[in-house]
Amino acid sequence: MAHVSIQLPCDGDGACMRCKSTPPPEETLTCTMCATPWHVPCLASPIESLESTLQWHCPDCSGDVLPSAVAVVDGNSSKLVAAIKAIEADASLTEKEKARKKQELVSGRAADDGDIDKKGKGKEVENTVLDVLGGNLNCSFCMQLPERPVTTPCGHNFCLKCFQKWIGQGKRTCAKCRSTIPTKMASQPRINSTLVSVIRMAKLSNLNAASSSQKVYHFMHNQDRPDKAFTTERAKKAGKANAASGKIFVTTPPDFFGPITAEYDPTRNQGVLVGECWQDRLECRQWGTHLPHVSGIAGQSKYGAQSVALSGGYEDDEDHGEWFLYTGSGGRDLSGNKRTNKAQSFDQKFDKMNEALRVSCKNGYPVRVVRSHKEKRSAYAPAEKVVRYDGVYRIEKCWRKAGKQGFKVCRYLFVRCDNEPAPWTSDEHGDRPRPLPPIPELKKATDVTERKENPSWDFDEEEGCWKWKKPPPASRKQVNEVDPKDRKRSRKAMRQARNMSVKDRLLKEFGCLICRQVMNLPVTTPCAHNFCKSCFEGAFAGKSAVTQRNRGGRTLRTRKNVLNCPYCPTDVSDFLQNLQVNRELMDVIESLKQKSEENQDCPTEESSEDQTDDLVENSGGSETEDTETKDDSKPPPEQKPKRTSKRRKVDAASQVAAGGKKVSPSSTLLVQSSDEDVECFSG
DNA sequence: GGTAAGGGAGGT
DNA sequence: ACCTCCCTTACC
Repeated sequence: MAHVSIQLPCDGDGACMRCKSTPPPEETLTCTMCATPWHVPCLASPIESLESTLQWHCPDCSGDVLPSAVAVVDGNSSKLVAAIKAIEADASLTEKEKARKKQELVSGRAADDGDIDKKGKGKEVENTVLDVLGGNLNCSFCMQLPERPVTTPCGHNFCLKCFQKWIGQGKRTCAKCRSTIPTKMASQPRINSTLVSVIRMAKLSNLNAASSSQKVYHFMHNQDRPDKAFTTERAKKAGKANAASGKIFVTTPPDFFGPITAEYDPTRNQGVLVGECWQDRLECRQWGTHLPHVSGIAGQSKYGAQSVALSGGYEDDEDHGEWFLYTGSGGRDLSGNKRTNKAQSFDQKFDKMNEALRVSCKNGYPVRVVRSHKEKRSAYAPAEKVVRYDGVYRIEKCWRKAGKQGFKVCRYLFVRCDNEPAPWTSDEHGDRPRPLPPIPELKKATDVTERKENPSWDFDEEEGCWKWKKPPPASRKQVNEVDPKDRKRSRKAMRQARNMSVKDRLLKEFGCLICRQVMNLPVTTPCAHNFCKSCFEGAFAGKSAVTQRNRGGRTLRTRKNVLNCPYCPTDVSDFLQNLQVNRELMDVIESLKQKSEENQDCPTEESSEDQTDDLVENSGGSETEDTETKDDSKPPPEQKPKRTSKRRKVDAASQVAAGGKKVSPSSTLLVQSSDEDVECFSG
């Protein structure tokens, strides 16, 4: 290879990796795309080229096709280039401030494709949000707050789209620090839901803090779930494999369409919120969101379909978040004991559940959608081992086509139409009517059904929200009755959520998945889970990533151990080897902590109580339980150690119900994971 | 009542 | 990650 073609940037300490010198600021140029500094004299391409473009792209990025970044400009740009250089050279500015100033200079920056409605006010909103987040979290590609953020193991945050474009160009190193991106992260990036909610809440806090206090977003846990699925006497296996359903908590009839609102939720009086998560399909069922615990479609062939689950069962499914292509059920031989047979053996027809979906399509009914972690090919599936409610969609069209396996499958185009923003977007508002995406496969489709009449569920331009334009179909089933005793539950939690200040909630969103407190030195795993560095390391205390093997006095090659993420079964041994703090996240947490402390001088009674409960449990020395559990390298069983005996009784009861295993959502997972870890090491 | 259904656990 | 078993639920 010709020597001159080797191009290297400056390393983390600012030293040029080519000439090994540490150049002065005026001799370095920072790529506007990947934010990597380069030593100008060591660049192969002539310096004059800088004068022709407003935004300089480093050799790594210059081959790129990002339409937003390759803004072609007029010849009057040399002043701007000079101004950019001046910013670069300004020692009084931090790197973040430099990036922001440069961004301001380049104010005519092209927008990302789509979503026109947010562009008008976009700039203003982004700027106020920047005040809160300090620009710390900005995507290094587009320099905006990450849209659908993903986090690399080296702790850098990017938009999903920007990241995927980068990967699409064959890049396998972090655009910011050049660390290697693991293959799995490259092929299956998962959205970092912690960042999503933080950004959205920051936006809300700037727009109207008052009205936002009514909204509570659940991204991780559906706390306070007293009744659990149980194992009958007939069932020989413990756990939920053969479990019968627990109590249904909502009062909606089983054939109820649309979002489940507070009036149907006597226990919590909040309804089922977008982003709410359950441990499994049985729990999801208990909140009336998707009733069948096995089937992917809930519906009746002559009445319509109320909900669907995306859980990776059909390879033809295609998920784009706000819209997706769904495959009908059937066409597989599941006779005998088979529960999973990926092989199609006959054509699907528009009957049974598939017909139910078609009825919902024709009438424009809202269909609730849940996504399961088992859907592996979608970036929009939850990263945690949960089932998540993502809001209502309409089926705009359906048709049949030959599936990947040759047999005909029923296909449905789902488009989101919910008044709440989706769990992966930081938008402050829900959906607006959007044009239908182009569907190439429609060319080969047969039996195409399009809605002819006006949809029952539609967007009201005057009110600016989705609503029933025609009365919803009358229920043909009995309304579910709920024990009045259950109504008292969780009132306190609701009160707390309402009274918490926006900043407190921002902080709460930064909770470590192990200690449940605001993260200290946050790390983000490739599977998009966030922990304190110490908690994360503690979870693997005494375990090594490799096993030394000896046989007959000679040392064999070391064997790599599997170390599972404390929250999901993903192997994080490589990540653990080179643990990188998510500094961008850490900076935000620090500044929020500071602001929160400044406001501590005059807290209300309620909010200070909330704080004690939710946030600052680990700041005092009294909570020895935490340290003990950490030393055991086992995460605490439940995030609220000081609970009343009432809560403990509930937990004990549920343990019996589930065959002796702890079943509260987070804790089960954590306990299971650590068990698995032990398995891995013994084997 | 027959039977399909994107479940879950345990073993390999 | 795959296979196998066992069990519940609700449509028709």
